[in-house]
Amino acid sequence: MDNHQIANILEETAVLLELMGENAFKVRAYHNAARIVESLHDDIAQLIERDELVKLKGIGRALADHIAEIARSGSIKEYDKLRASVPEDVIKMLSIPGVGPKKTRYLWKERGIKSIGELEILCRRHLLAGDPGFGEKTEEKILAGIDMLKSFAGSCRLDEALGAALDVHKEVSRWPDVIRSEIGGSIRRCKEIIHDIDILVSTEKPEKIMERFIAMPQVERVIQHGSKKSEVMLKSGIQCDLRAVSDEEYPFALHYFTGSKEHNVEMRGRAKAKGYKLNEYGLFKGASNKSVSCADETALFKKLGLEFIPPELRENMGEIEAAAKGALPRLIERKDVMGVPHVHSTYTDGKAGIAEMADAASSLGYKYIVIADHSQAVRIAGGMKPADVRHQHKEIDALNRKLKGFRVVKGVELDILSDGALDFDDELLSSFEIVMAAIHSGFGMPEAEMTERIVRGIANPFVKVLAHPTGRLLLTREPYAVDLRRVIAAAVKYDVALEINAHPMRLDLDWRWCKYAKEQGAKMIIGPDAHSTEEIRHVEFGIWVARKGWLTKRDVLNNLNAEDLVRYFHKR
DNA sequence: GCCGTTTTCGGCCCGACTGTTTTCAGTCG
Repeated sequence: MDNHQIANILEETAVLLELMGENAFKVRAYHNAARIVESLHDDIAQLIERDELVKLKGIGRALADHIAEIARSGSIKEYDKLRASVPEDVIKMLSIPGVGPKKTRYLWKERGIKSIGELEILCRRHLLAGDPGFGEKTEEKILAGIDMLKSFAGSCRLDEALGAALDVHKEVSRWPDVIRSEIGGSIRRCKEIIHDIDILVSTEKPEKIMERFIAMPQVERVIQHGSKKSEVMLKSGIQCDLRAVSDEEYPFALHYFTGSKEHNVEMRGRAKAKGYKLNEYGLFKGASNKSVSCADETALFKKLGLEFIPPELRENMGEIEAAAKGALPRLIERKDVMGVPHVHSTYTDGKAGIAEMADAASSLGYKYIVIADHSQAVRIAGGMKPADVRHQHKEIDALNRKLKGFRVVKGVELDILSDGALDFDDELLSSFEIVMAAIHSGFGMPEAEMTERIVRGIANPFVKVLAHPTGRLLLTREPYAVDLRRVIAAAVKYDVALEINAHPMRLDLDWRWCKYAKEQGAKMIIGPDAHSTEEIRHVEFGIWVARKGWLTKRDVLNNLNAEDLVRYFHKR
């Protein structure tokens, strides 16, 4: 059992307990434990061995024993019992928006409904209205929720959500009654997957703002409409929430609506311990509830004895403790990024020529690109044969003689074949300045075999970067099974950098692994995987991932100029 | 089930909106 599987059992136990009407705080303890185990990078077997699980905040004696039992036997009694008593499809009813544990339990126990299908039929025939807590509106709401489940998974990629959010926010920010406004929520925290768009405004006329919001042409359907908060479904299929507060309340509201939920819970707990009450409207001192004014988020953090915590870090993954000690890292910024690795051209599946890509990168202020077209094994992308490589290198040499203050570096996205051998021989590899190795086939391999394949591939001294280390495509393809701890250890041993592939479809290496990789001594490098001039901008998604992964300028090799980068890679 | 410069018992973040109520429970974030 790996951490992910253990976390799944804890999470499911939490859901089942909730459904059975268990104490809400016990339920939370299980949810919490699942989250802790999921984000744990240490070998859980060792923690169990040394009985060190109880040292983790949120894991006590009982949960530590449960986790040990799951790791040993694959399950716990409590879970098996719950699992046996609740039909599989009943659990699925919880995924309908507006249907929570209480309603699900009632429908199942009192009405004998065991699936979403049965529930839908009952609502269509209006057989539910009249039951306690259920009326006509509830039936409509459930049907709308079921429709939504059928049509739309309820989540989208960061780049898609960001596009829609900017589109709405651009207009909202221009309305005359809006004083300050910002996109908050998981977009501001740069999560790779977004469930809804949160926009916050400060204003003296919240009702007017709400009216205007629900009447926007982007709106498909109004979900909620109140005086301070409204929720709509956009035509793009993404939910968008708008909250309005006064300008004095704005910093507190911005912090609150940026989240994460877990970060907020921790912050409120901290406020309480210091004799304050914290909510989205302010910070209130003592029994008198005297409000403490803060001009911005920085002031709010300061009042609670914390340095400013960048939004990307607000996941309750140790950022509050670090901020209390003044030990937050100085995160990498756009200005620290000198150049752009992992750029494709028309030599393989890119849409633009090398000169055009160089020009586009230069106009964004970057000092170099690393051309990294596919090697021959990737037939579908028109991978380069050795002759193509020699031709490309001549073109790059000629281009570099012409360019002033900008350089094109000779690189390749080299396939690691299924047995771990490389797609080009060493002689050809020696003609590149930077070799980025990657997996593009045989994704279904067992974990041990895949790990061995990658480790063998990056052990070749010509390989300098491991590109998109897990091969995931967000919301489309799961990462291949691989022991990342071993891969990271090998990358450190062989001095190979891990790519943070900044294509918003990938964002791979995942931010959750960046901090661990850094602690192990690994270096990261941001590559946009650009197949067109527009996609060079993907670098910025990579910077966000790096920031979210606690990385500083020093951890990310893009801070070097072209000469130093090539020199860095060839010193070993 | 967890946790402790208020505590080993009694708390556990807090508010908006909706729908079904006649003062509030459920859901959501």
